[in-house]
Amino acid sequence: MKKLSDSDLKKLLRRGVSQIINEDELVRMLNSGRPLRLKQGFDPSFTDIHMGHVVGLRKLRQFQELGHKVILIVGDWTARIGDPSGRSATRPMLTAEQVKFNAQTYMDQFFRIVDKEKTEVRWQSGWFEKFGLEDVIRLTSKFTVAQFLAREDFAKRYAAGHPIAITELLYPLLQGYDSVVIEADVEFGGTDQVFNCMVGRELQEMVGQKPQQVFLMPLLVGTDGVQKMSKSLGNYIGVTDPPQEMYGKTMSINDEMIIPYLELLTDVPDEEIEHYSARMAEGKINPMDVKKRLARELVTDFWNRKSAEEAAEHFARTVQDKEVPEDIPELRVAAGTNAMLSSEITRAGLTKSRAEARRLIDQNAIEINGKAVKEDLEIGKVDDGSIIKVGKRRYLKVVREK
RNA sequence: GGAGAGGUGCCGGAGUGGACAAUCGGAGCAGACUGUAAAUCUGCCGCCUGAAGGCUACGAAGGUUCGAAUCCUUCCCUCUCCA
Repeated sequence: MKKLSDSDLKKLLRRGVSQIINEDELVRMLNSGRPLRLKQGFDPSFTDIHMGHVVGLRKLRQFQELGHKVILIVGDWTARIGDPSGRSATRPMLTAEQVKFNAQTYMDQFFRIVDKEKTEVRWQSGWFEKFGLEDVIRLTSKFTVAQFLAREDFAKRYAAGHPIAITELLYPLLQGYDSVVIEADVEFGGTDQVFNCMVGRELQEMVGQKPQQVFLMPLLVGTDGVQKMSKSLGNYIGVTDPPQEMYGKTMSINDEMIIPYLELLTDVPDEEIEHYSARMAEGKINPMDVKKRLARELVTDFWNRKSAEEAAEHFARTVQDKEVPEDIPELRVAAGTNAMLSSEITRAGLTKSRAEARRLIDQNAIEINGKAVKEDLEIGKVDDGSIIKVGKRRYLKVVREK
């Protein structure tokens, strides 16, 4: 075990951390020299890991680097219930096959960040498969409805007259029981997980285990700048997004989000971040440049330095200088055709319908070789090799067939 | 078992016989501007048609009507409360 310095501790317990229960105890445990069992659960009802999850996964890796062990729990049972955390609607239940497939996809991404060698994967079904009604009753009898209604999400929904499925009440119990089974020392989660993690603590205590410490991390705001990052809202940057896309999505975040992203998603040193923050506030540095730095960091982390540079270059060329990208799909035009431009670009998938294509023409959003198209025309009249630009970043190259 | 609320476009959510392809907000797209694919402003935002126009659409199926998202009937589904 590595001995912790003050700066190690600061990085570990301050940056990108929302709350620690109980911090003093956690510090004692970290200094005890014993490898800790870090619990991280996930719900395989979704498959894509995005930057919102990365905040926590990076933290896990930091702990691993200090010699601790991650216990990754595949929530194949809780996934069938659907966790209501943070949202006010229940999720659909999944079939066993879907869960299995999702879990694999998830893990492939998970281990891009977390060290696989220092991780133990456990499936909930390993213990819940054998659970009988008697066990369920024993587990549920330890809590009261009032305790559960204390959870903010439930309280709100109840007050608003929105439904709460009974199975949802089971969710925290199952998650908490996981902690008992794997004898977790620390559970990790977003701030929306407080309640569930606390149930784990209580259950552990009831069976005579030392209650786990709870490590809560802030929820990352999505690219829309308003709501938390989530796939269903479409405001996410996925860890498997190709370099150009990852770079581009990052460049589209609000200026206000640059600093939080740097703090939560990169290893850029605190001093540097503070410097950026101050300079931006004074207007002495262009936020765009800081954002580029952020985008570059992310692409480097998830791909590599070379891809990051290429993505940066691509961005500068196509977005800033509005240059035509290198690889443009071809639009094959049959000889003697009298098809219209609007229908051809629709066929090529650049627009959803001819109506949309026409609208874009009206909006001066379609260009051929840099000149705005004023009205729909026959594709046959367009020269071979012409570049058709639709909107900001959709292109086609005309290739006439003989 | 009883009482009640509701199912509308990608999402949220108005509309309760004609003026409804359907207010508004969000998302998305575009244009302008810019410091960026930020922010802001403006416009567009079912499909077909060059267009006049047509078609499809408000849980489903029928019906009333010159005309229905709106009224009636049946059915399906969701939720809340009381017991």
